[in-house]
Amino acid sequence: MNRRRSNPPPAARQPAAKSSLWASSRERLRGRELKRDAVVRAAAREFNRKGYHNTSLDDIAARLEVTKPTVYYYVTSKKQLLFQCFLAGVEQIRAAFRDTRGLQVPARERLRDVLRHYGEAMASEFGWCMARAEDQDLSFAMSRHIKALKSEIDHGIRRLIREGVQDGSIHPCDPKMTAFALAGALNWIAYWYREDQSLTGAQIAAAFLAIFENGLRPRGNGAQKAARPSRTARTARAARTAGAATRGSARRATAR
Amino acid sequence: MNRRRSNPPPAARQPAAKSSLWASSRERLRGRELKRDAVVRAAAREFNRKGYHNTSLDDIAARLEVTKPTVYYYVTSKKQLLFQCFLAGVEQIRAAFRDTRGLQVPARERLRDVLRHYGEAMASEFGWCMARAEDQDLSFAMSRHIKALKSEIDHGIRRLIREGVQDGSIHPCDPKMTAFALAGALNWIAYWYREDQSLTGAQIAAAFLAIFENGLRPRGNGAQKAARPSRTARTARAARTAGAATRGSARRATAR
DNA sequence: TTATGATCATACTCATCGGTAGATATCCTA
DNA sequence: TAGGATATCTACCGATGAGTATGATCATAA
Repeated sequence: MNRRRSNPPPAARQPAAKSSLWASSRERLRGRELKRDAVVRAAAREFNRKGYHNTSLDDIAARLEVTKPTVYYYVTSKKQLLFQCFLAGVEQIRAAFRDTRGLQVPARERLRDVLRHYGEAMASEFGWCMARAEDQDLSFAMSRHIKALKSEIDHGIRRLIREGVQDGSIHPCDPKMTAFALAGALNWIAYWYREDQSLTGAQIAAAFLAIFENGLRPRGNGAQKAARPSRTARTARAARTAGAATRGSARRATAR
Repeated sequence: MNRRRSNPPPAARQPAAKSSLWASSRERLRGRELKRDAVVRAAAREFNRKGYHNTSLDDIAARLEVTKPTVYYYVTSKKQLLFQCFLAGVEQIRAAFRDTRGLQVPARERLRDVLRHYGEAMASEFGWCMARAEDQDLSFAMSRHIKALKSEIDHGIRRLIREGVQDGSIHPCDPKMTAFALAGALNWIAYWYREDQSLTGAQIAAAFLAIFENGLRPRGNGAQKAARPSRTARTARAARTAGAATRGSARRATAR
């Protein structure tokens, strides 16, 4: 609630002060394009920290040490800001697809390449916007555009999976569900990465891919060990499954 | 923006009309507890549809065919409503852990049980609140409470993984990363399930578990087929990797 | 030096929405 | 049937924040 700045920012008092971050980088930021990108990046970082609705345009402006109308000079609306953040992030993933397009490699390796870049994009500053932004916050046209891009990526992954199953590099599976599982695990990076940055995006992606490729079930070198079906377990499960999972609803919690 | 009801709701004009859903179900809704649960459920459904910030308390009230002060009669704040939704959902998952606690089965099977209930919970009406709710929208105490519960679940999964590696039912892996990958894939159900309900939550969870257990790499019956390391691919990748992934940023998009 | 367009700040408008005050109706009980 | 407790409504407040009207300032060219 009291997240607004309490006193006026000391910088940006006299217009175009040379000490301001905004002004000092002015030499490098030639033209509107570059400044606009700076606005979008600042917005992405704020959204990442506090979420879309808890970030005001004053916050973004303050981050750049300018005022709100300046932001509006480069961007038409808050919606559009979020939209631009999304596009910037998703473009990284699309580039990964383009790069692997013509490669003469088993599909599983192409998939691995794509997913590694996917994971890195999710750990980037635009990860939040790609994964967590709600399309109800956008205009209809933007929402449609984003859905199309997401669908393109989804179907790209499914296609790679199908090709992998065909060329024998991927274990037979349902491409749709597998794509959901893969994308879900990677998208989720955007949720926890900011809190646990002990690994780089590339390292996380590599670790995830190892997990997905190996699977949980042990890979015996020839002989499958462990993993006995365990008939007792199955019956015990069946007995329990009946009335669980809709029991309590944890009423009357104490936290305020 | 114009999502508010434009004309006053025809029902609930004369107070406690017997035709209102709220009033007609009054016989069944004995006591505050049950009504309170109804409020929480209605909130969960609205949050699920439109997100937390795009749902007003008037919306929730309208859904129940009552007015806003009535909602406040059962709940102290919007924050608390979200908090309650979260608790209701997470309790399903905790129940799953409790149920498998004492089972004398390989850990991979216990993990499977837990994750199946986890997936079902994510496909439930509380899935959105568990997965997508932002803790910036809660009070500090609530946020801390929720973090503790999430951490409990996370560490429960890690523990099952560790046990599985020890008893040989799970392929050796990093428990932390594996838990992240599993939870991520399942949490993501809350994002797409409402748009694609062709499967039940249980079916999705089962499909995911098959994927996770098998892994992408083909499981030869003894002999590994395919999956040649392909040295040419590796070098080709290395060459590309250098300058990719931070290229374009998709400026000047057209959608409004 | 001065005109002009680009850039940015001050100071506002206005709609939305969380939350509340106070009145009212209903129901149960003595 | 009086009276208190319960449950709900009408009508309002106040804060927040997106977006804008207007004017000042700066760089550049004539």
